[in-house]
Amino acid sequence: MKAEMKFKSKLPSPQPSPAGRGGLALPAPLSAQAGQPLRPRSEGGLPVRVRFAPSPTGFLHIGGLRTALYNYLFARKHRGAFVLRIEDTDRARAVEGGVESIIRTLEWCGLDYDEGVFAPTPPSHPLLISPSGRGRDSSGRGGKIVSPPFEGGVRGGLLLEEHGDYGPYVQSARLDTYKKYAQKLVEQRSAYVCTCSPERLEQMRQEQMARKEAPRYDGHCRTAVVSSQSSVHSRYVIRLKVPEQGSTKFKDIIRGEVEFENALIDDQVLLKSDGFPTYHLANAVDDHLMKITHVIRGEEWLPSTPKHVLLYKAFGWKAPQFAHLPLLLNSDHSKLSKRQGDVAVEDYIKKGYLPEALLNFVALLGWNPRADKELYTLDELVAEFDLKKVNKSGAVVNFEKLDWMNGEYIRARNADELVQLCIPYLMGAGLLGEIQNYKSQITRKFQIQNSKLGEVVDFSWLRQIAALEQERLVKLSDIVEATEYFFVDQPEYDPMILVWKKMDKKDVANNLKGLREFLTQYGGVWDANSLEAHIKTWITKAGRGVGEILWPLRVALSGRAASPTPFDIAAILGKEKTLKRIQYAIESAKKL
RNA sequence: GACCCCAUCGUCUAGCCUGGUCUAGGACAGCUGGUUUUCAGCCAGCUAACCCGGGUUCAAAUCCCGGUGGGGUCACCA
Repeated sequence: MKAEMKFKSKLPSPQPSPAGRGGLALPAPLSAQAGQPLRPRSEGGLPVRVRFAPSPTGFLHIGGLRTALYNYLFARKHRGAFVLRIEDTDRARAVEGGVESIIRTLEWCGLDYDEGVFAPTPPSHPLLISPSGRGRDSSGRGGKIVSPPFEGGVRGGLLLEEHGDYGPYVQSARLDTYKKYAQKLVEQRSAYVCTCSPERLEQMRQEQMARKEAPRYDGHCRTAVVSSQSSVHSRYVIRLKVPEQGSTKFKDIIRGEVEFENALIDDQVLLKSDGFPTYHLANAVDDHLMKITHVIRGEEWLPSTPKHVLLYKAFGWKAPQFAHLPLLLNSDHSKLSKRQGDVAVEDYIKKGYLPEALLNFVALLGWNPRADKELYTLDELVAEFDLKKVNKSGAVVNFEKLDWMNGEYIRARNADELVQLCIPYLMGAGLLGEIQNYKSQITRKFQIQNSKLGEVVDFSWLRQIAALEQERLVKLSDIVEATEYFFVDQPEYDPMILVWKKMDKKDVANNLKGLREFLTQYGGVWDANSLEAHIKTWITKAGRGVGEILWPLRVALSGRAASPTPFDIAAILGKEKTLKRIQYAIESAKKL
């Protein structure tokens, strides 16, 4: 295909060459197996273990994806373990399908993890099936089926499976553990039972605000002699007893030494009155129990880190190392939010961004291995990754750059891959008939109905139109709008666009008539190259201008002012349809 | 407001640790030209930044201090 030959690769080598699971016999990825460590490299003595611990309060968003990616890169770089833990301790904010979104998105991106929660069944939405070819094949591995006591919609209908020695990996299934540890803190007086009513706390906060003080717990129950035993019948919480003196210091890998005065740290609630832990307790307990060595998370956690450090200290545990990533920002420099456009990764999947583009894009937000290279494979990112080189300042997410990258990666795919990637979008738009499990059905023998005309089209025909648009696509979903005219009998258009520049509109019909006669007689090979050669020769012989023939021809075939060359379109359309569209254009031009 | 974090082209960034080679490099976007029937692509080029002030030094984007600006956090949310 011309498109492929023309493409001059700026792309990383080896190319991300994803073989679809059970699909085409596509070339296997050339890339090395980054995720297959021989021997764990330890950092500071212990084998590296990191985790991505999202809470299913919404779909996985771009910021979460970057956090997951950096954890992944760090784990693979150090041949450590990457754990997925679900932090569903907020019953009120749980979102139906949240867990599935997280798991599917990670799968789709090919960010495979070693321990945690997996989905044994394939995704319900066809576009979420991994095109990256490196997602973990989690089916049939015989993991433990989990059913957390807390079913508040987090799992949706999704069946979950766990792998790993430190489970359960869903926090709502670990309630007893948190309770036990909270109890322990109360017994050793590092925490206390607080029976203050929400009303009292609210009133207290109002008063503090009125006095322009920082709202915080006043320590009312701090010294009261109430044990959690004696208050089983009343509602109570357990609060961390933060020392009144001194300060809490910790070293952040990205920011260096950070210090907070203890007197300014609030007596954080650790265990809520519903028996669920807060983030702070659950997170510290789990990170310790799961032997997490490095906590890599967003900067919004920096102010609560001293509380976590205090918790580790109270338990007598060694705290993990912390790395707080710079925030991802909207164009107005506020924390990235849904307000200013799509931020859910699934939205980008549905628009037709490729996993390698999304990952590459998000990787370079806040970190850059060097000055002169933009495009990296996942393996290259692993090789280059260095937490110490992560920036300190927030990064505005510039989606125009994502578009550019996606175009680059679309052009890097071969024609078989591209058509396989595009077909779901054509189906989704109603141009092609829908089929079930199409991923496994799309082979070179694939045939399907064109829903507009009812005729059957085959793989090679689809591959031709996809390849034709390869250099023009920004997103896969653009394939629909770009190639629609191939699926209809006759595209509609304003006859005025048949007129090239300042040519006389009276000439359009005549020019097309002459060309139509020539093509009717034409007995050569009906492909783009031959057509181009013969039509251009004919133009010269006929003494016409190239533009005054080719422009109207192109519009006649595509119905558009902008499109690929008429030779390519004619080749795909075939002789009969080409002549028919020219005839239609002649009729339209006569009315000009 | 309090606390914490941050500060190089419009945006992502390199350089800063180990001061001179920085008349500050790359990429995206924008603009101009080329290729051309159009669009896209590709090629060539252009526009564009060290927040401010003080200090240290022969020399500061780079080190120090202060200011300003921006952001984050201050829940029985994560």
